[in-house]
Amino acid sequence: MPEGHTIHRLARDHHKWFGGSVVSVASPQGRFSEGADRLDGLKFKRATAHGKHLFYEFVDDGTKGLWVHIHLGLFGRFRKRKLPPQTPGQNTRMRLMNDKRCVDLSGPTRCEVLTHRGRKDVVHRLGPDPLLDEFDAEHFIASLSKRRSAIGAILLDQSAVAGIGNVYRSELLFQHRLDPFTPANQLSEDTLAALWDTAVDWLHIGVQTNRIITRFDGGSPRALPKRERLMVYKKRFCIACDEPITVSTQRQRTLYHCPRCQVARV
DNA sequence: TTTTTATGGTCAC
DNA sequence: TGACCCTAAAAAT
Repeated sequence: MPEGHTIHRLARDHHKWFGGSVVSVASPQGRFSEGADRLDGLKFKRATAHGKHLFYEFVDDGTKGLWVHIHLGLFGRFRKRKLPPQTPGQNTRMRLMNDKRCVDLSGPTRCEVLTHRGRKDVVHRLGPDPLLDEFDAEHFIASLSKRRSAIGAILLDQSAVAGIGNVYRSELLFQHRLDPFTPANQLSEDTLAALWDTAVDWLHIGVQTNRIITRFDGGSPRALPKRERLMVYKKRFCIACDEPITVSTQRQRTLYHCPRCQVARV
């Protein structure tokens, strides 16, 4: 589930459900007890997202800031619970609740309390986020023009672009018929700009629909059957030329690409 | 029933 | 490069 669109959607939903309200925070699992004890009963100010990082700001009397930082990693997941909720399961890291809503978080890579400074440190390590900086293609282009690593590797590097994950990577490369192993600095500004624009479009659609969709045959994206929402990720044959899709590993993640359509180019 | 896989990331060597 | 963290569901047996 979690690429950037998921996190931004969570921020949007959680802000709507909890923003401005007094919340109860608990850690049934115990691994976030310290944070939960500190936040329980405070006012939830807002939820924001940057790349794959979710942040909650709480109202606090000090000046250092009071934030929760959540990173879902590969397994992290939020589940909505109806009120009144049942006793949480053993793996519930955090339960967040007010008088109208309840969500349970399980399996995150990170769930921690941070100060303003701590949050800034996290965000500072991230590159531009197509969902936050959509008009900042320049920044992305300038950064990638300097990098010699393969474009397929760079798309997963959160310090280059924040929010793109393994599915969007393969799909973006296919959309632009790029060989994943082309060094980024060999790509033209036009190509990089086109990549960025596609990322902006797709991620917005992802937030809107709460799913990854990269294939559109007219009509509303949501109408497409699940199997037809992607072009190359986990496909066996190329939708354009019928050639078998190559499955490989790049930056420790499974990469799907068409060896015939995706050729190196500028 | 067991094993593998997954839309992620960090750290040590 | 590999070990490891975390959870759940799909796939293999």
